[in-house]
Amino acid sequence: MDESARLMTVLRPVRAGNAFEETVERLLQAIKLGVVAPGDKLPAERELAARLGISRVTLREAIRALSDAGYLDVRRGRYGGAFVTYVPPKPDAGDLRQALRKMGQDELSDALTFRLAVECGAAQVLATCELTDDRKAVLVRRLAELNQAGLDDYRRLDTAFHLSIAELTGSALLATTCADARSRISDLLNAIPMLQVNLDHAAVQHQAIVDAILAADPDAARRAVTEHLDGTAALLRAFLS
Amino acid sequence: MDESARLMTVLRPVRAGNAFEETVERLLQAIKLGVVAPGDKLPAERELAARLGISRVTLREAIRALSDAGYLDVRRGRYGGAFVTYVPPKPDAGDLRQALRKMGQDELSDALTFRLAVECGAAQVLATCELTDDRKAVLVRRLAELNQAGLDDYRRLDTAFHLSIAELTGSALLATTCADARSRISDLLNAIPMLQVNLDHAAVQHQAIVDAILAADPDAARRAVTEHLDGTAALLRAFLS
DNA sequence: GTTGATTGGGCTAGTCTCAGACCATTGATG
DNA sequence: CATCAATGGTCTGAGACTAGCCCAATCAAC
Repeated sequence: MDESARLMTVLRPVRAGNAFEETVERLLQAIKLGVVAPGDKLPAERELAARLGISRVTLREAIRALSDAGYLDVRRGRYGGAFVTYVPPKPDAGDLRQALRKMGQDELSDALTFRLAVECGAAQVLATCELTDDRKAVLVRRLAELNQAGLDDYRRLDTAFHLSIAELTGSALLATTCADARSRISDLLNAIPMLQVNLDHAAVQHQAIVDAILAADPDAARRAVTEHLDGTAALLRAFLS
Repeated sequence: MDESARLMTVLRPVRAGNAFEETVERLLQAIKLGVVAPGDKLPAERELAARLGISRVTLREAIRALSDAGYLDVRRGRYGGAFVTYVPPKPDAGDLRQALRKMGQDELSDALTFRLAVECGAAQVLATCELTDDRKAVLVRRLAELNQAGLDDYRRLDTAFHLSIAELTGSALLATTCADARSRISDLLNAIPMLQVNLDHAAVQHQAIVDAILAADPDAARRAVTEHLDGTAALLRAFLS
C-alpha cells in the first residue's frame, strides 16, 4: 500500500526459475490451454527452440520431463515429433477441493482478481474498436463452435473463445496477459463439474458478451464479462468453504 | 486471429534477454517510474541481488552500466550505495516526436491498448471492492499529493497515483502488470509538454476516477479512466502525425 | 583517534546454457 | 526395395551465471 509495496512490485525476481523450469511451464501452458490440441504435435525441436529463444538442449530436457510425466509422446524419424497425449482429467469435486487448498487463498484471490481485470479490460477495449466484418465473424464463429462443443471439447473451446476477445483487440501484450491469467486457473476450471445448468448459464452470458461487443457498448461488455467471471469465481469459492 | 496466432502468443521467447539485460531493464523501470526517487538509493547489493534472484556479479554489471550511463552514482563505505541521479529530461516536443518514431506505430498502439485495458480493469475492480477506510484514505491522499505537486514532481506522483489504483485491489499480479504497462510508455509521457490546460484537464479526470471508485460505480470508473487515457493517447497520436 | 558495522569491489571454482556439428531413425515417395 | 528429407538423439567446447569468500572504503559512535 505504501512506498515499500511498490518496491516489492518492481524489484521482484528477474527470473521465475532456470531456463529448464520456465520452458516446462511454457509448454505446459500451451498444452493445458489447448493451444496444441490432444493428438497434435509441437513444432519441431529446432524451430521451437528458436521461437522460445533457448537452446535445443534445454528444450529437449523440458520435453523429456513432460514426456516422462505423460503429457507428451515423442516419436523419432520423419513425421515424428512430440505429440500431445494429455487430456484434461474428468471434472471432479474432490480434485477441485484439493487443487484449491494447494493453491492457497491469497494466490487464488490474486489470480481471480487479475483475470477479472484483464478480461474485462480486453472486452471493453474490443467493444470500443470499430471491428471489421471478418473480426466480427471470428468472434461469432468461436461462440458457435463453443455452443456446439461436446463435453470433451468444452473447456478447450471455452478457452479459445475467451482468448479470442483479447487477440481481436490486436494487442499482443493483452493477448499474452489474458492467456497468462487463464493458465493460472486452468487446472481449477477443468476440475469444475460441468452441470447442464451451469453450461446453459454460461452460454447465455457468452452471448451477452458477444452482443455487447458487436453493439459497441463497452459498459455492457464490462458488465457481461464481470457477471460471467463472477459466476465462475463464486463456484470456486463455494468449493473452498 | 486464427490458431497460429495463439501459437505465437504462447510459444513466445521464454526470456527477453540475458540476465544482465533483464536486470538493467528492471532497474531502469524502478528509476523511471520513480519507485526510487532522485537522491534515494537502491537497496544494498546483497539484498537487491537476493530480491531480484540473481548473483551479485550480474547485479553489479547492471549497476555499473547504469552508473556509466549517468542514471546512478555509486558510493562505497557505510551509508554508501547506488544513488539515483537520473532526473527525467524536460518535456520537449522534439524529443517526443523522435521517441514516437523510434518506437514504431504497432508497438505504440499495442502499448496504449494494453495500458487502457489493464488500467480500466484495475479501476473497475477497485470500484467493485468494499474498500476499507484506510484504503480510501490512501487513494485520496495520493490524489491530493498529485494536485499539490510542482512540475518537477508531477510525473512521478502521477505514476504513483495511477499505480495505487492497481495496488489497492490487493492483486500483486495486477499491480505488476499496470507497472509494466506504464513503464512501456513512461519515456513518451515524460516528453509530453506540460501545458496548464492539460494539467487542469487531468486533475478533473483524476477526481472523476476517484469519485467513481469511492462511489463504488464500476461503469463510471471505467468511463473516467478511458476518458483520461484516451486524452493522453490522443496527445501522443497528434505528435506522431 | 579507534573501533566496528555496513557497504561496494573483486576473485575463484563450479554449474548452467548455448551454438553448432554430427549420428540414428522413420516413413512417404519413386 | 532404395532413396532422401525431416525429425529426434548426442556430443563438445565456449561463454554466461552463480555461490561463497575475502578485501577495501567509509563514517557514525564511542
